[in-house]
Amino acid sequence: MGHMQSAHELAFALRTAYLSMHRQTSAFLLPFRITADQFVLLCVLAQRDGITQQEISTRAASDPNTVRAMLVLMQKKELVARTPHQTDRRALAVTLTKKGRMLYAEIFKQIQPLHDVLQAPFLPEDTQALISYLDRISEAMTSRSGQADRQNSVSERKLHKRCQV
Amino acid sequence: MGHMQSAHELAFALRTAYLSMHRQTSAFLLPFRITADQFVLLCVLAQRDGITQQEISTRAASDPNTVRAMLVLMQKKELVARTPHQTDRRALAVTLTKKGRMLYAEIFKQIQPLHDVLQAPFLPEDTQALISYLDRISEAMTSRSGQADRQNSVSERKLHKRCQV
DNA sequence: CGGATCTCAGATCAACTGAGATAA
DNA sequence: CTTATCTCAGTTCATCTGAGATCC
Repeated sequence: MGHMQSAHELAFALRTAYLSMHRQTSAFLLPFRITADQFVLLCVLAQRDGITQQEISTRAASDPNTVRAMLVLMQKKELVARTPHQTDRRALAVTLTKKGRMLYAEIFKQIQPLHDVLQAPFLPEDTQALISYLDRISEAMTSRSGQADRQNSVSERKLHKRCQV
Repeated sequence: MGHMQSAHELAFALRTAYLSMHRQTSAFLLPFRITADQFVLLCVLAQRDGITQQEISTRAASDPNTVRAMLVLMQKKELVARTPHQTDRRALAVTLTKKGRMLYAEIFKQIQPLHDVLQAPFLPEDTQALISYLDRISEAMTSRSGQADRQNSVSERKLHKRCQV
């Protein structure tokens, strides 16, 4: 009984932590006229430019249709451009515009204090342990039962450097 | 430089873990015709019935307006009822209907395998450590800078038993 | 052909903002 | 008068489904 309860607690703690981080990030990004989730895409593109929407979905741990909708919004704001892919004519290559790159650089510079707050409660080894725990959850909740298959596994994801809200 | 990067990694890992859990939960709850976030409210009410919308917001780590909108949906589905509060005539007392209680009980019974998957990667002490880490994040990201004040702190929340998606 | 990648239309929901009523 | 609780109208965004085009 203490056992089953702890799964409840874990799920709730994960939810609360994520939501609180997301709210802080949204509030921080407000003056930049960009949402936290859009900033994630900005990060993904800052790491590797000219990739397809498909690959963005994978790297951002998101759904392709969702990513497309977000990219449409970001294209209207002239943060990204979508040009026909060179070799695969079905696909689009998504690139950061100059404006997009500048916005990313500006946010990257200013977001440090927020990241400090996020990391303040932890020693470096705590942070690594926590990241490892969280990755195990992602692993357990994707490769497993349910619809799973269109999801990306953490082991794949680990090959890329990460970026973030 | 390894230092600033790890905040990025942490934020991304938290995001990915939460989203993967949320997707699995949503998929699991699909047959029950209820969303993961609505189930959170169901849990909150199952623990303590007849509370105000305000208190639900606090316990669910959510925004009062958001909670109200969700309760309206849940009321249409006859899962909750909102009746005038006895002592405070501004407030509404939210209670589970019989249907709501039965749905909660049914889900509670069947959700065990999902919770097992969530908890599988961890020894009991790992789970507790992880919960404690996550609570520290919630703490750091609420009591601090920004809009903060309408948010509930973890220390308050710890007084209540928790419930969850 | 089968499978991958995208587009589009449309639905649902969550998350807010801001204005205002009402009552403590 | 001030503050708290809720209602309502309206916005924006994320998420996803399903149908279909195009191309590998």
